[in-house]
Formats: sequence, C-alpha cells, structure tokens
Amino acid sequence: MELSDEKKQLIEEVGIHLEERANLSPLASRIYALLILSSYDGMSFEKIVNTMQASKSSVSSNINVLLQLHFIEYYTKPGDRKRYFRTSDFYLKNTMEQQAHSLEKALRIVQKVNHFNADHNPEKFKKERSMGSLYESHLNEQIERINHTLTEIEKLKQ
Amino acid sequence: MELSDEKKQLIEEVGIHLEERANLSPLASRIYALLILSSYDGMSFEKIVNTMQASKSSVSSNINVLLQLHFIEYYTKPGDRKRYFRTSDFYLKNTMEQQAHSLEKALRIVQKVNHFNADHNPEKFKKERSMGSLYESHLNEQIERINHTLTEIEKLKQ
DNA sequence: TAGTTAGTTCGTTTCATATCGAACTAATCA
DNA sequence: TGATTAGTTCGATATGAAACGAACTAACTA
Repeated sequence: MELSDEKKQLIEEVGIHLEERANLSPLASRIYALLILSSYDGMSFEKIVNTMQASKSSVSSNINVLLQLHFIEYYTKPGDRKRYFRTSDFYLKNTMEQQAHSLEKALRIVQKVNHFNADHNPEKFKKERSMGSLYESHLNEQIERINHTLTEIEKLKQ
Repeated sequence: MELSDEKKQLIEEVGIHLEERANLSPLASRIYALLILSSYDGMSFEKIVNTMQASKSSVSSNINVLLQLHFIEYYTKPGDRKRYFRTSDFYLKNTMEQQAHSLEKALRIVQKVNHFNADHNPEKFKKERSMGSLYESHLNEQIERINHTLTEIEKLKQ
C-alpha cells in the first residue's frame, strides 16, 4: 500500500509535468502518473484512494475526467465488483494527437496574425515577414513529422 | 482609442491562445496580443490602460512580467516622459526557444518513466517499448528541427 | 517651489477551481 | 430481506491567483 520514495518522487515530477502540458488538475495528474508508473494490471478505485490519500469524491471525479479524455481505461474481473484502472493502451498516441492539434491551432493563429498585419500594419509586417514565414514553415514541418510518426504508430497497432 | 471589432476579436483569440501556450495571465496575454497586432511604433502605457479598460496597477504589473520574459520591450522619445511598448524584435525566436526547452523537458521525463518501468514493471515496459522508443526518437527529431530553425533565425538577425 | 504627470507599491477584493465530506444509489452477499 | 460494499452526487470549504484602487514616488514643468 505504501509507495517507495523513488516512486513517490517520480509521481510528483511526472504529475507536475502533466499539469503543465495536459491541463489536468493536480490530483488527475498524480493519478495518471501513478498509473503510468504501475503495472499493466492496473489498480482498483479503492487502492488509488488509499495510495493518493485523497477523498473518494475527488478520486471519482478525477478518474472520470481521465476516462473521458481516454488517458486511462478500466476493466473488471469476473466475480469482483471492483473496477481496475490502467493507462489506456495507446496513451502515447493520444498525447501525440493532442500535440498535433495544438500545433495546427498555433499555425492557424500565426497565419491569421500575419494576414492581419499585412493588411493593417504593413511596415511591421515587412519587418517581420521573413521570420514569420520561417516560423510558419517550421510549424508545418513539425505537423508533418508528427503525422508521420502517428502513421508509424498505427502500423504498430496491427 | 477604440478598436475595430475585427481587432478586438483577434486580440481575444490570440489572447486565449497565449494564455494556454505561454502560461500568461489573461491581461498579460491580451496586452501582448494587442502589441502583436499593432504597429511597430508601439503604444504608451496610458494608451494600453485605456484600450484595455484595466487598472493602471494591473497593466503595470503585467507589463513588467512581459518585459522580464523579453516578450516586449520599450523605448522613449526625447522630450517625452512616456514609455512606448512594442513586441520585442525577435519574439518569435523567444517563442521557439521556449518550445525547445519544453520538448527537452518532455524528453527527459519520458526517458525517466521508461527507465523506471524497465526496472519495476518489465511486463508493461515490454508491451510499450516499441511505441515508447518511437516517441523518444520523435521528440529528438523535433528538438533537432527546432534548433535548426533557430540557427536559421540567427542568420536572419545578422 | 508648487503643481502635474507617469508609473509603482501594496493591502484588499473578487473569482475560479480543487478538494472535501456527508448523504445517496445500485449492485452484491449472507 | 437486511447488511455491506463500490462508487457517485452535490453543497460547502479552502486555496491561490488576478485584478483593483488608493496612496505613494520620482521626475518634469510652469
């Protein structure tokens, strides 16, 4: 029931990272980190409550968020009412898809900004155009790379 | 003094994007968006206060944050006490440097997680290794790309 | 020197969001 | 059927951050 110090600290570190990158609440981040660092068998709701020292209600709502985002999944054992949670099979794929969306959104914004400045602040646009287009093509490249990797992951799945 | 509806809406859109991506407060994000979408001459403190309909104190502290992060800079005109703020010359470069750091951090975390699971959850590690290594090399590639673009920007500066 | 102006400081207020706990539901068990 | 258990719901509390406003400083100006 007690975690090693090494694991505790790693949960904290990964948790903070997830908070920042995935916009999850602190507890959701810690739970997700815990499951990332645990065996593929997963953990029961109760065990998560005890390990995290958090209330049942907090764990319940945060687990539901993680389920909705498809970051985790659950399974049941015959003759056992409990649900067992684990990281979803392809959570790295989800992470990358989110990154792709975020980059695409960034690209759309940059394009809008450049367009607006070309129309309304021509002097500024001229000054920044070369860097702006460099940035645009950089974003395009990154999106391409990510999609490429996603198709490779798709192959792995089969 | 009044902004066009088009500009207002774009400030909102870019502002929300900056809030999410750059971890800036709402007002800091809006001020930064305003300056991104304004002429290279920049805007005085007073004009920013009026345009944003925010208090002097809020504008003051948020501008100082943006200055510290080198997202914006200011200049003065001889015989004019006011300070004029504009986006810093190479703010896109700063953006990319931040992205590079964030990717490097992500890579270090993923490596730590993989290492931990290899030691403590061998079954899970085996199951996820191929995807994990694919992800690792993907992150490496992205970091490489970003550094490459940064050196190209460096060339532009000269 | 007295008045004005640009911008800052700092204590207070407002607001959002995370977590909690007690009461509840629905399924299982004896 | 009555008791137990797994998990949810929902109103209350706590915490932290953002924005505010009044008072202040420091520089200029008449």
